[in-house]
Amino acid sequence: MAGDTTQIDQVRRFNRTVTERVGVLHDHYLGRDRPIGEARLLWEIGERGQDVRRLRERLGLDSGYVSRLLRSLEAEGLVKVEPQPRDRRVRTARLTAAGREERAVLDGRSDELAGSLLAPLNTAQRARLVAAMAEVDRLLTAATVTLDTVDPDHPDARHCLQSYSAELQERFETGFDAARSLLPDPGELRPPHGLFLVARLHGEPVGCAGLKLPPGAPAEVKRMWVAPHARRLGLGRRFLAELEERAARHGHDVLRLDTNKALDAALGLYRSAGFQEVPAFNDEPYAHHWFEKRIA
Amino acid sequence: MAGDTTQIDQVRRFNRTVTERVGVLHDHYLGRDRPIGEARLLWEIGERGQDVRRLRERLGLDSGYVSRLLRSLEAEGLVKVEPQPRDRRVRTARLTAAGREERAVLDGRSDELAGSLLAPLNTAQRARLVAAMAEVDRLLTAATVTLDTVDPDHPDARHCLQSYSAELQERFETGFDAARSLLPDPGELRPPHGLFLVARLHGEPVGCAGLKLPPGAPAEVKRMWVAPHARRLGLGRRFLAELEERAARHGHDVLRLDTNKALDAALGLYRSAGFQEVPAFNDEPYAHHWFEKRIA
DNA sequence: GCCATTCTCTGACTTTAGTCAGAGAATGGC
DNA sequence: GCCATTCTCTGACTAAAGTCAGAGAATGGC
Repeated sequence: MAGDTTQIDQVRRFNRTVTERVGVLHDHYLGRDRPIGEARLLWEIGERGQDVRRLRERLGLDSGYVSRLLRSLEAEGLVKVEPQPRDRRVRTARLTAAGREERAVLDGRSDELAGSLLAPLNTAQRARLVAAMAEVDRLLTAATVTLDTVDPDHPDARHCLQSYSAELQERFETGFDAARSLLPDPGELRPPHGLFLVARLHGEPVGCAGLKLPPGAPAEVKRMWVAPHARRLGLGRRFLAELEERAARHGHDVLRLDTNKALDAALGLYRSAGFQEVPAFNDEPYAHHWFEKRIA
Repeated sequence: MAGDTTQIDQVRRFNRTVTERVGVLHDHYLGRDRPIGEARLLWEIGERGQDVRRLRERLGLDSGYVSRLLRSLEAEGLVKVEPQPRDRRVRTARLTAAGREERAVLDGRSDELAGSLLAPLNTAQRARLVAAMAEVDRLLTAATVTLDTVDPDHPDARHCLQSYSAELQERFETGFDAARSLLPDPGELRPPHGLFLVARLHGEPVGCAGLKLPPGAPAEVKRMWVAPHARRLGLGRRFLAELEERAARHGHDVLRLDTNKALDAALGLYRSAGFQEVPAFNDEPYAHHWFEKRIA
């Protein structure tokens, strides 16, 4: 539980208005001549097809139920379900031509619904509504992101670390060669020497951050990265806050890090998060700036 | 259909995020051990009880269905349904002590849900989210208001006109006596001499505006009023735009009105809506300012 | 090659949600 | 007092939504 009473009340008023106005209309528009279960499924399969297990996950439905829905869509000729060549247990649902058409109809209705929300408003109000919606959307998305401790060898961690390297390679003037950098070996980022966090949005890894906890020395942030499509959600700041707290919990009273001048957003973040620039405390060849912050 | 493609897309993204995050959680929280139909009904009955017909209306449900839900709540001892003394066909549902308790549980869960949306965010993000929600709430509410032409004798029109008089009475330094004012007699505000609009929110009248259409003379706005709880929704502006259009449609090219200096919000509205202050064109005793606008 | 595991499907269910056609009690207008 | 209307309820439905316990095919690790 969080937020003061006024905030809670406002959120509740919002929930009420929005479920009434958007929720009800949504079902009404989407499911005009088709059960909404089927409609949602049709939608979720998408242009490029989707594995059945993924559909189940995304929609949070029982496996038997999804199977039945798929068969009914198949019977209508909208969908084809086939085993994946790589793993024949997994099956992939794909839209047929008719299915694509049907989905386009749903798409049109979604536009209609959106239009009907805007229609009674004048130009200025529309602009304000859309801007406020974007803000709500962004922040609710931010609130959906989870941070979990994982082993640096976990597939999600690997995915993030690879993206991290690839991005540095692209952004640093000099390119980036992991072998030349002081990147800690994974052992340093798992207990008891450290830890590794992965941020996930709807189960997808969208960022990571490592923490070194050397006994008797300052804790150190390593390999912090946020996926491009998950930026502007305050995730960097959240990583820092989380790492700070964990470092303090492990008895450290200083947190430090180094970074490259090309990462201007990161530089701004560190400064505004209370880090002070300090002289180089290591000889990381890719670093131009060193920061530290007193914690706890 | 309204709004350009970018706007429509943003609204759709918003709908998606919100139905996922709020909608799903909403049902989850609310209906933990009770069908959401019952939960919604329990909620809608409220502390003070509600007529069955009203419940039906508010929730948009079939009469048989509501009846059945009520009986199941009655069987659980949460609700008591009794005929109204004034009209024994109408029955009123009231919460029992147990029902009140149960409703408090739902209330707590709504708070929990709201809290869970805010919890992962930091203070600054929370403030921004809540502000954006308030804005969305306000504008969606504004978009829900309907404007209908009604006869000035319609109960909803009467209700608004009475509130209008009562408010002027309170706000004018001199008080307000309808008999001394140049208020048109109702005949002037019905076709063919004019028309009368009522704004409704969820069926409740929340504002009104009359239009005089004297042949060969400027059209005139009369008795425009918006209920206090429906202000800040841009309703005044919407009334003006609607009346302007209707006046133009009836062949008028000037729209005018008079107003009292105590109504400062109205003065600002007229100015920003393109009305120019002009010399007195009538001898309305309660007016301090006269405006007109060229239309069409 | 065996075995535990993963993934999807089927059959047999239950519960919700909601509709429709009256029936029966009250009421209001005449 | 009669009659049309209003309001709620009951019985008899249907359809959607979802659960649960296996069965059967593939796969991966050993």
